[in-house]
Amino acid sequence: MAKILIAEDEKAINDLIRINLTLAGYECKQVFDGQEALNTAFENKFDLVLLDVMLPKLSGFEIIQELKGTPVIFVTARSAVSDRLKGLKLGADDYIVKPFEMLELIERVKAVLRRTKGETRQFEFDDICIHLDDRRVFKNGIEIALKPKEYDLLEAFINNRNIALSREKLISLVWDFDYEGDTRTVDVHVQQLRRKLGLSERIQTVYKTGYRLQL
Amino acid sequence: MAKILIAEDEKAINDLIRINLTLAGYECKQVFDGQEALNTAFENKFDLVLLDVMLPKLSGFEIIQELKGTPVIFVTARSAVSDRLKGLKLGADDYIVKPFEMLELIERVKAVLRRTKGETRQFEFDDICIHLDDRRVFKNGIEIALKPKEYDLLEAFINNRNIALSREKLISLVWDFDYEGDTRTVDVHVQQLRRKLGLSERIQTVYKTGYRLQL
DNA sequence: TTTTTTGATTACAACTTGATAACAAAGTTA
DNA sequence: TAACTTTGTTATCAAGTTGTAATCAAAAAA
Repeated sequence: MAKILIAEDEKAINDLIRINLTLAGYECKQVFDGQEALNTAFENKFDLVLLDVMLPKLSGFEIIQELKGTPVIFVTARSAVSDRLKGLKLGADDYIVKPFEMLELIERVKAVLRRTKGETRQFEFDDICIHLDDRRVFKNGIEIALKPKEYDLLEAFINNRNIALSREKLISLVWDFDYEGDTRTVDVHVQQLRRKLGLSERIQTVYKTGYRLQL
Repeated sequence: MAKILIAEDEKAINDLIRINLTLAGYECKQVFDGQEALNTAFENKFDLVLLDVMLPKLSGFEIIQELKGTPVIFVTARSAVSDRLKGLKLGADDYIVKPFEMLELIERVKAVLRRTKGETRQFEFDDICIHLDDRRVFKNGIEIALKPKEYDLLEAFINNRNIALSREKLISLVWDFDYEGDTRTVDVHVQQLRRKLGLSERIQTVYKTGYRLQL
C-alpha cells in the first residue's frame, strides 16, 4: 500500500484529501506547513507527496527542490498558470488546481504512482492481453499485429465496454470526428477485430444501433 | 437542463445558492427543512441534491439514506472529519464546507453532474429489470434479447403503466405515427413481450380497447 | 522517385426484422 | 345455443441491416 504525504495548510482541504485517499486505500500523513513537510519527508520514505504551492514557512517550490526522487503532485489555487509551469519545470509529476473533484485527484494519484513505479498498464480478458502503453495486443501470448485504426477502435471498445456504441459514436471516438453519414467503414474495421482476435462473441452487433464489447 | 434541489435552512444562504445556480443555467427548487426535502425529492426527479447536514426535523445523514440513486453534494458548516467520512460512506458524491466560494460550488455541481450523467437508469418490477440507457432487459438476471420494436413497445407500456392503451395509441407511441386502421401488428408484438418476458399476467388485454401493463 | 501498407469505399451476399395474412381460439350478444 | 366480434398464434416474405471480399486512392516507407 502506497504512502502519501499531504502538505496543505488549510485543514479542511487537507482532511478532505486524507479521507478520500484513505478510502481509496492509501496510507496518509498530514502536515500543515512547509517546514513540517520537509522534516516529515526526510524522516519517512513516501511514495508520493501532495504539495500545496502556498505553504507557510516554506513554499512548495522550495520544498520540491529538496525532494529529489520522491514523486510530487502540486496542488495550486485556481488559475495560477505560471505556477503550474514553474512546478512542472522544478520536477512535479503532475499538478491539480483547486477546487478539484476528489475522483480526479485519485485518478491522478493512481496515474503518478503507476508511472513512477514503472508499472505498465495492461488490459486483459479471455486470452487477450492489451498493452496500453505500447499499443500492442497479444492473444495466448502471441502478438497479433493490429493496424493503427484497428487498435484505436479496440481501445474505444475497451474504454466503453459493455455499452452499445453507435457507428456515429465510434467514428467520433476513433476517426476525426466530423464525418458524412452513411458508410460501412466502422463495420469493416469491426470485422477485422473480430477476425484477428477471435472476438466474434465478444463484439456483439446491436441491430439497428451499433456494436458492443461485452465482457 | 439539470434540476437541482437545494435543502438548506438558512434562507439567506439558500437564496444565494439558488440565484447563482439559476444564473449558471440550472433549474432550482428550494426547501428549508429535512422533512420537506424528503417529500420534494420523492415527488420529483432531481439530477442533484445540495444537502445541508444540519437541517431541522431530519438531518442530512438521515435524508441521504433515502435518496438512493440521486447524486448528493453535502454542504456542511462542520469541519469535523468524522462527519465528512460518514457522509462519504453514506454515498455523498462530494462535499463542500461553508463558507464557500460560489464559483467553487458551481464547479463541483458541474463535476458531479458530468460524472453522474453516465449512471444507468433502471426500471424494475417482479423479476424483470430494464436498463433504460442501453435498452437491455433482464429476467432473473439473465438477459432477454428483445428486438428494437419489442423494446420500444415495452418502454411505451412502462411509461404508461396501469392505464389501458388503445392500439392506435400504442402505434402512435412506437411506430411512425401515421398508420392505417386495421392491422394485427400491435397484437403480435404484445404476444412476443408476454412470451419472452413471462408477462401474460402483467400485460392485460382490455377487451375492445387495447392493452394495459398492470404493476 | 517507386514500392508497400493502410484503410475508405463499393458491391453484393447473408442475415434479421417485423408487417401482414391466414386461421384458431376466446369472448360477447341474442 | 348459434352467430358474430375480438384476440392469439403461426408462417411467410419484402424491406432493411449487416457481413465480407475486392478495389483503389492516399499515406507511409524504402
